[in-house]
Amino acid sequence: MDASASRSTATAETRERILEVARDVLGGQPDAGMGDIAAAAGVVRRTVYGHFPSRAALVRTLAERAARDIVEVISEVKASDEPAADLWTEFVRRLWPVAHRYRVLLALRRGELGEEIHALLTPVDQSLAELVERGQRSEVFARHLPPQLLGQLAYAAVFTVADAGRTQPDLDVDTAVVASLLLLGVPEQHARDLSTRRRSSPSSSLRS
Amino acid sequence: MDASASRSTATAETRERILEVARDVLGGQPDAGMGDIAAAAGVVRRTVYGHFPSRAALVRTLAERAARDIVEVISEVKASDEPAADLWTEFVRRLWPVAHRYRVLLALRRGELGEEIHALLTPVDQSLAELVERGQRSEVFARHLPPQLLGQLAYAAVFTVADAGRTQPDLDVDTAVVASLLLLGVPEQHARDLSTRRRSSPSSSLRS
DNA sequence: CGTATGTTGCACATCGGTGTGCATTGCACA
DNA sequence: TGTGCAATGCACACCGATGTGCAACATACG
Repeated sequence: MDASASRSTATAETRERILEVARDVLGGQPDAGMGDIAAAAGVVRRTVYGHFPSRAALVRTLAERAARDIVEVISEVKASDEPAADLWTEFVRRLWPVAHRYRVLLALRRGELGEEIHALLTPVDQSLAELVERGQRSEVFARHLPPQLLGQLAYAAVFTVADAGRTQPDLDVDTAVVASLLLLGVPEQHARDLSTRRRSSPSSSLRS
Repeated sequence: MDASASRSTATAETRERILEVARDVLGGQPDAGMGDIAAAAGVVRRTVYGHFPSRAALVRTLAERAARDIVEVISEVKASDEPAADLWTEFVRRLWPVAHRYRVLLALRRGELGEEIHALLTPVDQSLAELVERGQRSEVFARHLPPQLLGQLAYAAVFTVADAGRTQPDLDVDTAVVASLLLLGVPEQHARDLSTRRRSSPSSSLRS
């Protein structure tokens, strides 16, 4: 294996670079074609088709990765038994970079492959709702709204903040934390405390 | 003028119907083509081109109407001098049907004509931020976030709720009111009070 | 009835994006 | 030096949507 190592890694790197570039390009222009993506990746259009049989396949791979990453974050956070508010804070903190990278999905859920992507993201919604529900059971999150909707709202807020960061660069994670916590019914002062309280007591189960 | 009244009104009605249908169709499928829109309107594709020179023109007309309606709502609400929280409640109540109709815009801000539409919606954001800022000055809304972002977040919440209503039909205005008020830092109990307190003391300046 | 106007049906040119085939080049490896 | 594989460059066919031209039709109005 060592023999063909550099070759195969080289091709894997190309594939990876195409994916990353596609993620970014589509983030700013969901309608971008294979040509645009290839150009941005410093590659010829034909080469992209060498790694992905179709544009749909490329996008699907992207969506799968996003779903995988988000679900992973949720699962890891869920494993902890901290108070719900801290749990949520931790969740948003770790969701933040993912949301930032995959802001494409916001635009992708509707449009062309909407149905397929929506299906891929369903477990995310589900898992998220459970997280919210746990907070509601422990009397930390308000019960003013059903957990299903609350989950959608909360991470829509996170994505909105991440998206607004394109033009308003002084937006950081704390903003998203506070906004989503407020949505969940956590009093403002408490939410602000949570957002500024940097993880000084890192629970081992939450380290990346 | 009375002479050609029935003819001209008939054509105006056709144009109107196309616009309404396009609004709805695009709401569920932003990529729908002229053919789909025409079919949904019970008209032939060629006829649509008789009323709108291009697809872009049609979409632009739609966006202009949406912007006009929303700005109108904001302006009328602004004219009142009620407390900010009531003002906001009233605003969301009146924004609700508009957001519901024009949920297309959510998907349209990105994609094809994104730039143009974004420009059309800029005065909306501006006017909204002012409304939020007024609330912050009067110590009703929290100052945890800049009014610009807060405005975006708040009405993103309204649109999100409206959008979620497609699959979750038991969502009403009050949900949107509460969610957005929480985002603005209004305590949960107060927000709930505001949402359920039907306008028993209708300020004359707020009647439609 | 004749006229004007909106709508229809169909043909057609155009455009842009997709996906494929194939010969060629460049590079790493044996 | 020769072999293998990824990437290139260009060709092409295909498809779907856009936008246009024009004759035919329906209907309301004078």
